[in-house]
Amino acid sequence: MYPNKYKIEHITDALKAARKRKGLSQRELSERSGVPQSHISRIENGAVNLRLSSLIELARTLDMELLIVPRKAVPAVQSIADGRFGSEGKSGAAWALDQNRESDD
Amino acid sequence: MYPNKYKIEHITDALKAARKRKGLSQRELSERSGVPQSHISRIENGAVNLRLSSLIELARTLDMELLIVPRKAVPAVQSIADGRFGSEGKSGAAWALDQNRESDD
DNA sequence: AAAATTGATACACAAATACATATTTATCTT
DNA sequence: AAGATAAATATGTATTTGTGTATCAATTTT
Repeated sequence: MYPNKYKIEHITDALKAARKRKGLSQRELSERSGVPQSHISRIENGAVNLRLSSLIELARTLDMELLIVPRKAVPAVQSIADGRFGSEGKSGAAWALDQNRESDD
Repeated sequence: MYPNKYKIEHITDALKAARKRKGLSQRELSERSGVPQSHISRIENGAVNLRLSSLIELARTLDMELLIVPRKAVPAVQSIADGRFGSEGKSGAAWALDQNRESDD
């Protein structure tokens, strides 16, 4: 699709999973977040390389936050977000963009 | 500039700080990341609402990762990234996008 | 002072976003 | 079960905006 789609998929998949977990339709998420439903559709389908503001609006509406952390801290962060906290008691977790760095560059 | 600039400032400021911490010029970061120097300039000045791929390229080059975590996990994550890990030994830390939510919406 | 290095701007183009509409999927009614 | 109705998601198109290339001004280095 575009150069680094595989990286973005982790994030967009996490968004979609969070939406479903909360039982929201794209339209409901759209109304709450202000991001048009048509756009949410394209985002979830990996059809766009979305802008930061769109990502933030959606994440926030889904009770998630976007963090930028030192790579060395990622494993610890993941175990925390993954274990002690499940977003809304389910299995929601932290999503790293680029765990599998051995396969590229 | 655009509607939610204040939100992405946290991220772009973190990028700029990380670049400086590593002693890189915009041009050096540009060469390593593939993101044009002119673009880095605009990003650091908050003049653009950058796309996810640009953010990822820059973060990766600066040895950072973008994570999306449940809001409830953010404080714990921050203390971790803030304390035990300093990116490259200095005071670099995790940057939450939206700690100060009491001030808006 | 010339050369080089740094960050910012102008302009062109490509891609994301918004709005309207279509298409698909589920639910109800007879 | 077929057809109708509504809900949910996808797509066509115009516009906005990020991104890339080239250039500029300013500061530093020799």
